[in-house]
Amino acid sequence: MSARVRRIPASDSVIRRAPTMEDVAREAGVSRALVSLVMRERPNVSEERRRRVLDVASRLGYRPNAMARSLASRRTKTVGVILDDLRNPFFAEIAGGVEELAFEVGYQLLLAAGGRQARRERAAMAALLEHRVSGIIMVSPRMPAGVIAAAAAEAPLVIVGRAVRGVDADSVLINEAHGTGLVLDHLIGLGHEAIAHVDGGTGAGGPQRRSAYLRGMRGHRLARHALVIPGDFTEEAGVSAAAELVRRPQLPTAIFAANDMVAAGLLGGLDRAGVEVPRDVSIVGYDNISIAHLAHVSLTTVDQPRTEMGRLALELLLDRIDNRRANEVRLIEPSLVIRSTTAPPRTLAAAVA
Amino acid sequence: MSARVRRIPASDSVIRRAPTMEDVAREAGVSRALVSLVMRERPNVSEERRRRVLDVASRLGYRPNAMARSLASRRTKTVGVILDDLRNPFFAEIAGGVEELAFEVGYQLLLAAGGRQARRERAAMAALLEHRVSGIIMVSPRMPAGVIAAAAAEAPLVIVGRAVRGVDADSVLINEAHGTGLVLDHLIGLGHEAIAHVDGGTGAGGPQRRSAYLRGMRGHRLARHALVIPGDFTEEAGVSAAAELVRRPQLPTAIFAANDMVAAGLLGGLDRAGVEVPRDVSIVGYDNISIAHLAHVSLTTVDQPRTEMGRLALELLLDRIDNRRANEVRLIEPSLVIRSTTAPPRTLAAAVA
DNA sequence: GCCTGTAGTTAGAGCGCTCTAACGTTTCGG
DNA sequence: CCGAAACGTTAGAGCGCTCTAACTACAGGC
Repeated sequence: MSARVRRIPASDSVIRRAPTMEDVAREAGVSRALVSLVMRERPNVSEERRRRVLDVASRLGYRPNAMARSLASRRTKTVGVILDDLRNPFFAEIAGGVEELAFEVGYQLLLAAGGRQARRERAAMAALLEHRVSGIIMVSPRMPAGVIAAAAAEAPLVIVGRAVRGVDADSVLINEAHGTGLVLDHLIGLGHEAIAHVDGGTGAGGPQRRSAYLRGMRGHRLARHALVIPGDFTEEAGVSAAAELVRRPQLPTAIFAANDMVAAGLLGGLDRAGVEVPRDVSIVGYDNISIAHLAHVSLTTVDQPRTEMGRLALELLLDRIDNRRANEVRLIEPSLVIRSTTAPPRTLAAAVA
Repeated sequence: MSARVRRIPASDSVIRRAPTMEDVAREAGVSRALVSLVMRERPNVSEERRRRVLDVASRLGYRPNAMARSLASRRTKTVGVILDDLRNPFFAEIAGGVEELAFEVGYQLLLAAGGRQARRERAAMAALLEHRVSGIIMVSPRMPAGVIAAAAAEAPLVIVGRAVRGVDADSVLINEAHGTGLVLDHLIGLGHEAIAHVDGGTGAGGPQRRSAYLRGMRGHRLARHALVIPGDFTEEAGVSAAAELVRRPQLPTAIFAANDMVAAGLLGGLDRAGVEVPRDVSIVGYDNISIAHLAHVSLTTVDQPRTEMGRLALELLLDRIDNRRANEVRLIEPSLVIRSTTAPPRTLAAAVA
């Protein structure tokens, strides 16, 4: 582009570079300031000149330069989003929610993925700060709290999915305890007592769900039935958990999986072992990912409103950008979606019959 | 931020605003130009001064301002990506591929979703152009070719998933005919003749797959068995197609679904109708989305390397940005992933037994 | 008639950086 | 020992815009 500008300065009839505000002003016979006022849709510009400027602008194919605008006005209508991995639908959907609202309010989205590494996350963060984004949304950040706090000092920040103490930022958190409570209430309401849990290891939400499960079992006086099979949020974990459960003398009557992938693995593994769901054992997942609602799967699971979480995060960020509000924590209440993988335990079903 | 600057100009000991290159230069006792050279890692700067500048910069917490840099250098290391919807994993994964490579080469990603509306897409495009992105990647754009051509005149452009004639841009296309061919060859190789197709309507790839199917059936002298059930790339379409097929006097022995969602719907619908897969009928999907490999589903399907497509698109774009290459079309060859929803037709299986 | 207001417009000083051209120093071949 | 070349550094002119303050013109109040 820039290399193409090779002409005698005086020859001004055909300009090869992109037209600037100056060009529009000259052509319309007004000042640059007036053009600026028109482009920013400010009041107190006579209708006649507005028309004239707009006409010339579109005739020349003028496009305001966002860089120059940001530099002069000291604000970019741009927010940065840092997330783990776009290929994970959970994050992609949150980003989708952010994008949706950003478009509505005329903000641009600068996106960076952390690729599951704190190092990459920090690089992404640095890049966003260099771009002087108006604010940053971090989804399930992995970097140390200290780094996050430092970032919060440089730009308005909203953190999604992780509680970070002592940081000047708003956050959007999921009430994992509540979600887990819904699962247990549902299963216990159906008559289940032997409810096992395949956990999610150290991944986001994993520990919270496990401890909420243990607490819940105790609360319902079912501590003796509590059983945690270690997992890691993958389908494979579900498959091997199924194998392990089948090997035991007694199958639980219900299994609470740390997420839907694990639940899918369980479904597959149990199916191959000849265990029928939900007749022999009920299964509940977590996340309500797209596969959960498939007729073929029809998984009872806990739904988290991901798009809304994204929107909410941006809402908080926008407030923070212009109101500079106090740190706020918004707790998202998940809900239970009951489908076909849960039913009363067999014994009870038999008793009724 | 800017509102906070309210102090006597002379008081310079503690600066409240973000430090600039000027501040670093003053503090390090060198010129602004020298600081610029150091920040851009140019050669021909004495080691001693480089150290000094770097020290001062990190002490002051200096961060180059990307806006100012872009404005002065007339280039933003930023590429724009326009896609339909982040919540669609297909697009999200392509975006993931773009992001991955962008990070590696030090580019930033400005993301905008078109939300399935040409109008929104145009707005997104305008915003990207105002940001003077170095180039734009459009994934399955819906806007008219004329608008795309106009955009191509303003910035380097790469189009993914749609063939647009007469536009100065590179493109990444999927060889739908080849993918469909793989499906038919596989099924026919197993001994199938009555192969039906549930199509994808007008969505991206839909018409191509359908016509490739029809052509392929003719080519294999199976035109009399060709049967297209209208669909639209959704699970519901699969469910109702299953209902329709079951209603017919004779079930086909195999079904080629326009995508995996349709295949999932078919699976569910046939299951409920008591039709067993693959014993009674074989099913092949298209896309290899995450659910396809689940043990519970284990769908034979056509895989498209989405991450690679994203990377390739950015590769082409980067070439175009600095080499200004001729329009190039890269045809992506999909591959067949054979899992458990396909088997020889029943008649044949019986004959063998 | 003078002063105050208000609407419409503009000059001009930045915003924080890059980049060209030129400058002062040192090195080195002849 | 001199001039050229190489190296390291800097002044200063932009990049394309916003924004403050000021200026003009005209209306209305006293």
